[in-house]
Amino acid sequence: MSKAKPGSYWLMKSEPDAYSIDDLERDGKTFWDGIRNYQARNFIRDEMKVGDRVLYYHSNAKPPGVVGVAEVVSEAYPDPTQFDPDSKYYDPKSPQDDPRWLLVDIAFVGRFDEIVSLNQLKEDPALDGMLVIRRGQRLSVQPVEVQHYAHVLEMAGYDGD
DNA sequence: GCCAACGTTGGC
DNA sequence: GCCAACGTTGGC
Repeated sequence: MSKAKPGSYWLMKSEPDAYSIDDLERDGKTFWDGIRNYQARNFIRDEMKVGDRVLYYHSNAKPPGVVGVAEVVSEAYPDPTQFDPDSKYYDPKSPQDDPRWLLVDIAFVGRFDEIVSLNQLKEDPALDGMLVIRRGQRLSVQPVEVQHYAHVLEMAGYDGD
C-alpha cells in the first residue's frame, strides 16, 4: 500500500521537564525514543516520511500547548532503548530479530514567540475535530490535518515556513 | 495531588 | 475471548 500523498502533518507530545523545545533547539536534532504505544508506533512505521512537519507540543506544562515546529528527518528504525536493561524504556519481551518499537529522528525547525495553549486550541472553531483537544486523548504521536496545522501556525503568528 | 480516560495484562 | 485489575497519561 503506497499512498501518493504529499507530506503529512503530526503533533508530538513531550514533557518539557523531560525534553523541551529548548532542548531540541540546542541539539538541532534528536532521536524520538520511548514510544511504547502500538498506535503511535504504527503511525511512525507506516505513515511518517522524511520531510513531514510536526507540531511540537508540551504536555504536563503550565500551560500545555504547541510551542514550535519540528521536522521528521529519518525513516523509522528500531529504538535501541528497548534492548537496554538500564533504560527506563527497556522491553524484555521485544525480540532482537523483530524489534517491537521504532523511532524516527526529529529536527528543530522553529519556535513560536508564544505558546499556543491547549485552551486556545479548544476555543478556536477552526480546529474542531483536532485530536489533541479531544478529552482523554493520550496518544503522544497523532496525525494533524493540513488545515489545522496551517491554522495553528497562523495563531502563533509564525511565518517561518 | 487528584482523578478521568484509556491501554495493557493476566486469570479464568 | 472476556473482563477486572492495574499502570500510565496528562489536564486541572
